[in-house]
Amino acid sequence: MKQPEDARMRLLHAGMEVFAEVGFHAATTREISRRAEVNLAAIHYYFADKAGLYRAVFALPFAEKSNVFAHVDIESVTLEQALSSFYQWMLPPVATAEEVMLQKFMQLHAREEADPSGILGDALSEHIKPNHEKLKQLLCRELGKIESDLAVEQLAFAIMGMGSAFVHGRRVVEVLSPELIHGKNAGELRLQRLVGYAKTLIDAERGQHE
Amino acid sequence: MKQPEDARMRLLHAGMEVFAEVGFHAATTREISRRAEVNLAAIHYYFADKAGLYRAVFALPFAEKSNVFAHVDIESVTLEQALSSFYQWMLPPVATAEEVMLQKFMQLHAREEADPSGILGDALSEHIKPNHEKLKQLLCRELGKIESDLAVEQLAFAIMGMGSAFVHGRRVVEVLSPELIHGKNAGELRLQRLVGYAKTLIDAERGQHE
DNA sequence: CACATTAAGTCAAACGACCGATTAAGTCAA
DNA sequence: TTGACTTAATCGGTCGTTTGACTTAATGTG
Repeated sequence: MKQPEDARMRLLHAGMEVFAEVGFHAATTREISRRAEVNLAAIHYYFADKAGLYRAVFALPFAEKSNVFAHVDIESVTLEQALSSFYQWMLPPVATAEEVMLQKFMQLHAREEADPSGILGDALSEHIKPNHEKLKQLLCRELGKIESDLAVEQLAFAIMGMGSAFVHGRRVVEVLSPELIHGKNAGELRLQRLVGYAKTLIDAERGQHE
Repeated sequence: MKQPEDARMRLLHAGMEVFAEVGFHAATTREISRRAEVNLAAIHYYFADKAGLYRAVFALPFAEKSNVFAHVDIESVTLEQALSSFYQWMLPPVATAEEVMLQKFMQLHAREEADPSGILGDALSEHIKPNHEKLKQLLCRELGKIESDLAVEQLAFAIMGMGSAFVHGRRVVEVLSPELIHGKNAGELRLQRLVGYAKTLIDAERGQHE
């Protein structure tokens, strides 16, 4: 008999892949159990139901581990360092097998953000909210504001939006400008440019309020 | 008996709504025919099958009508005017009933871009491509370049990404910063800021190459 | 003009396939 | 012996699609 945890972990990994690829509703328990090479009923044995598997996938400790921006102390880093961490959180690099799983995890999050399954409630906006609040905090520091206003709010989304072009719009980028994804040092160059753009927007906003 | 075209048009409109809300695969022919108040078999009578209805929805003449950026002559407008048209194309205003249908249409496109159904092939990247090429053309004009390079490519996606924060990320914006969507003159202010951000990025890029 | 025929449109019912979930039975290490 | 794990089979529900029957409008004919 195989390791008992083996089947459970294989279901979680297969679940992550299938849910990330097609979303909760289009994912089938048969496809997940096929990929995991585990009997269909095992999903119900370990997770009660399909929704339970979905929640368990989200509870995997990827978010914690990859959230480099969460671990940054806003008061003691440069703007560039903070922005770099922010975009590394949004767009983790992909090289090792674990990083591939991390990317699936982020893809799953992006999908749930853009098109909520209804299984998690608003828990996922809560996933973004801490880093979004922290980004606004950073912008307030840079702009000399006590608290955020609508300009800070929209600037925060503009900064996030530039990164999400490679999350939600990744397929379009791959079709229209594949070099941005697959070129030499593409990840590094992409990150540098994103950080540069964000700094430029922040500098311009600062200029308008001086 | 009702107007024969009535049932067909009602199926197209109901199809647009349901496909925009949940995507091709999660949409059911029963839900669509329910909303259209038409018999289920009528979908097959008019469109052959579910995929045929989906294609017919995409063939509705909304894209043509709303593509203000496509009608702009790059050689004879200011940068601000061009950018304004670009973001008006990405984020059409929503006031009349027709504009509500247009927004559903854009939402449907955004969904198909981010998560292709497989029904349309690459036809949808083709929908974006002309405006994306035109945006690059505009950037080349502004930056004094004969043709686009990777910097122009990524700048184009950054500009698109800031807008798509209100398309793919709209739910997140509504949760975290509802004033950006629902505040007084929110659409106008949003558009102005997006155009301002885009100009700032372009000016900065021009500065780096002078 | 009346009637027959045809075409277009609509409907309820049913089909085979697939879904998530359940169950009884079997295996095996502790 | 027992609890954990695994399995094949099965269930009721829903899916997209098909079909034969019915209704109504349009057309043809004497």
